[in-house]
Amino acid sequence: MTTKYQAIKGVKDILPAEIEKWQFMEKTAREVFELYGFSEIRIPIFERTEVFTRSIGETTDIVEKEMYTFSDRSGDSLTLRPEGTASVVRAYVEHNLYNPSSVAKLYYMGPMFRCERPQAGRYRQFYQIGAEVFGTENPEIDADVIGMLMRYFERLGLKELELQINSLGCDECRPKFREALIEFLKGKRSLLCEDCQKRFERNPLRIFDCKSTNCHEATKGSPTIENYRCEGCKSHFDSTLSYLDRLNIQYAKNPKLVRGLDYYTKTAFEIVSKGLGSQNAIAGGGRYDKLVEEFGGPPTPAFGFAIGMDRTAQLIQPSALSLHASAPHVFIAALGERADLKAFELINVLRQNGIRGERDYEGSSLKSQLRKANKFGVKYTLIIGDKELDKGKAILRDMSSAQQDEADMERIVEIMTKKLRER
RNA sequence: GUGAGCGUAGCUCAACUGGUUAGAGCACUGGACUGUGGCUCCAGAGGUUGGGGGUUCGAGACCCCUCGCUCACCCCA
Repeated sequence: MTTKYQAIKGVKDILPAEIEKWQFMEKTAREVFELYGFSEIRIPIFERTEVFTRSIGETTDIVEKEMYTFSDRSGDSLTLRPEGTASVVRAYVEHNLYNPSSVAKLYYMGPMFRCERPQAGRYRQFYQIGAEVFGTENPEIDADVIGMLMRYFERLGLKELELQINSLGCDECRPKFREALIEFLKGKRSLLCEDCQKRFERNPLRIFDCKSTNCHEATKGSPTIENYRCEGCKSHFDSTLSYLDRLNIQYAKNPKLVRGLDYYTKTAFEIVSKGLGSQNAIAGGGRYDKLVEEFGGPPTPAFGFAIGMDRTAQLIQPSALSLHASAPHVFIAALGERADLKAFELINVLRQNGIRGERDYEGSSLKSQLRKANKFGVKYTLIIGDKELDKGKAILRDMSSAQQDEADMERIVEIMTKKLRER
């Protein structure tokens, strides 16, 4: 047991039994996103460490303690991507993808890496599908992209999702709010829990969503972001909400919603699901109007989100999957060496004609081979032994009716093609 | 990083307060049926009870250490 290799903690294999869900998520994402004019971009699994520290923020949990960082042979510090937006922005700027006359819409999917303690719905290698729009501040885009996301989840058959939305303000109004909050909490600092003591320094906004009742009490009567938003942010948020209304998208305003990445401005949102344990956000995102500029590009407002595939997969009902028959069409049972050789050739001829064949490779008894055929769930089995070979025939057995006929070996492909078309 | 729970056959789980040779279902292999599946019946194979140490006449069970898994905190997708 102890010498058997195991996948690393927090990392798992996605086995054939569940792969259909994953292909379904990927296929549906491509369909829906492309309907909205998005193109796929494939970004590297790792980047220079600064790409992430700059964008995500030096004092965030991700950067401080969750990144897989290592030096390559030349001594450069590299990091396995903990999220996708930073790389997309880097690529956008690097390849001058900005086009002043239109927006750029990109999506990506793949694994991300964060070295956290694993938990239900949280892995060290986890999978995200993300989308980003560059080049407009228009709140129509905020609503439109959230609409696309909701449509995607609808296509997956997910129910009982809640969209929570907030506006974090911009670099004009957020610092003012932050100041006011620090001022308000200063005197109450000793009332805060240990975690919130730290948050006070780093990210006082987070104290809002602490579960400790003391901290909850301490924030009573405190200033809220709602009163501090500047005119621009206020109207942007109001417009976003009104566009959501026009799309008939339900939402819950959550002024306490704070995201863990520093780059967000204005709109921030999460989609949460019941029945997922405590890691209940299946998607999250928002606007980041300053990031492109910080990466050396022209001032370019942007909006994006990421979907947690592992969590989403848990919510997909088996009934939502189009059960494509994975069973082979025909099983070839061979008896003896001559027949085995014939079967070896025949199965390949069948495959060349689009017929999926399976066999037994152990030289088992006919009984055992038929048992196997049954397990594969094939409609037909071809039985070949010396007797049949001598006659140039094969026995064609219908597995559901148990009826058998002899079939000319030369006409097998033709006969099977016809039979399978009949079903 | 902190806390709690759990590790018994390939899988799901039994084994009363510590007491014979650790069981069952599913799955697997073979037979009943010398070249004919599903259903049934019979048989077989499969275990260092995660690992190490200790207590005891006796440990799967109790104690310690260790490894692993899970859940929660934190944080996020």
